[in-house]
Amino acid sequence: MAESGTRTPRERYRAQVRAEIKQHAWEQIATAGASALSLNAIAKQMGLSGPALYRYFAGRDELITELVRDAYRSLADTLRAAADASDSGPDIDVLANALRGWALEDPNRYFLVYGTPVPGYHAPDDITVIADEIMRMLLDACTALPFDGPATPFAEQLEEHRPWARGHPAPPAALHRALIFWTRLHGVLSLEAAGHFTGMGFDAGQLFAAELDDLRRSDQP
Amino acid sequence: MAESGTRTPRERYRAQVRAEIKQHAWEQIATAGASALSLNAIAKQMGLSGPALYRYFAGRDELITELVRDAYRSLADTLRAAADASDSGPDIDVLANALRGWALEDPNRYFLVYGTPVPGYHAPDDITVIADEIMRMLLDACTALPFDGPATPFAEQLEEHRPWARGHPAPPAALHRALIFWTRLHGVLSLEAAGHFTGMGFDAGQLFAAELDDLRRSDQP
DNA sequence: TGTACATCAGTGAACGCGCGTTCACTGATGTAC
DNA sequence: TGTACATCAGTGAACGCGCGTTCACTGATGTAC
Repeated sequence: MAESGTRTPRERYRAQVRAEIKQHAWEQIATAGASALSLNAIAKQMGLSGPALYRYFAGRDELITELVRDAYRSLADTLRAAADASDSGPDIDVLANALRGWALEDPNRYFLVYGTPVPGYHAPDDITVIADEIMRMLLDACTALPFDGPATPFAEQLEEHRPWARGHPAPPAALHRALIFWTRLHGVLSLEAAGHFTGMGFDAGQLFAAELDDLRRSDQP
Repeated sequence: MAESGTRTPRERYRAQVRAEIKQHAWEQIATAGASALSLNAIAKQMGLSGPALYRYFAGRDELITELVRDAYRSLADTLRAAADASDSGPDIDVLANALRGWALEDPNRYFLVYGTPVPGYHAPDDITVIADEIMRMLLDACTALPFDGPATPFAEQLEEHRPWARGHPAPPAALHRALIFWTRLHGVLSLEAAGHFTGMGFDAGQLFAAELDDLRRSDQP
């Protein structure tokens, strides 16, 4: 509810129009996917002429970059809010269900981040900051899990090259568990969101839950 | 090496040009993704005028449909060839490694089938025939795996609604295992092919292998 | 409070491009007698 | 074997469209004195 950092009326107006442009962009993406995003179409929807948008974004690429950043931010915030609302501390169930909710709420937003790369577009570097934030939550949750299995060769390899953990003190088994948390859940989510389970007659949500159950096994992995 | 079913020279020529069009289409897809596929660009590459392609395909959609079908066919053939070449019978390692090879050989072909759905395009029904063929190989391999764990609720649910198994006699545990084989490996592959592991400093191949190892556990759900 | 000036949002016209697709046509290849 | 006809691959022009982006401009909003 806090006023945003902008001060002058003009700055507030700018921020508002920028936000409105992004909102129409998201509606367009939700409908037809990211590759269909068109500046002219957004302008038309807003009752503006095409070139007007160039007051707010340097071009299509900058808009997409902003959208990708916002999507990452939205996921990170969703995960953090879910973790904060839970009283069970950092918990993989809480994170997993928040991830699932976020993904299915707007599948095309999910695909923008984790789907087929947009051809010719490359994500800006500062997104790694948000990705690190997400990974940190995940590592916290995985560190909190009990573990009494044997060390695995892959976990040892992770221990050797752990720059991606960015200094997080998670033990090797937790590193491994965080990775498979990520890949297994995305495996279910991406196939589900792409419609590859339709007509197969089982409940993807239960498959997701079963995978989550399995990730809790203390002899993992 | 067998001559294709076509007889007359004209028919053979037609088939050859169609194949050549598809090949250029694949090159285009491999380079810039499926959304960048353009009939006119293909024609130009072949030294033809745009409308010439309409002798061979009713339009862009029909070409994409054909490409999707061929991609599925190519995956099914790759898996079958790998299974046939192996002397260990239906084996999940063989299938998994063939899948991985196929996916990384041409990531955009992989994405055409398992990635973000192409906006506005819907796959034809006859593709389910090939999908079933793939699922059958997978179920064979999973049925051959030892299993001594407890029955899981999800496996029981699968047993109730097993129309997707298309009459395959796999026991519930094998149904469950086939599904997680599919989702877990796609989880690694799709994130890897989309470049989400770059810069994290570990070997995605080893993660894939570790997941495959885990799928062999006989107490697998 | 009023005037002079600077800032900036938005417009309309234009550029160049590539797209999918249609149409009437030419010229070569095949078929029937 | 030769002639008359049908089939069909490929062309070039055209249609209508939407795209991203530039440019010179108008008119409103803010700022300085």
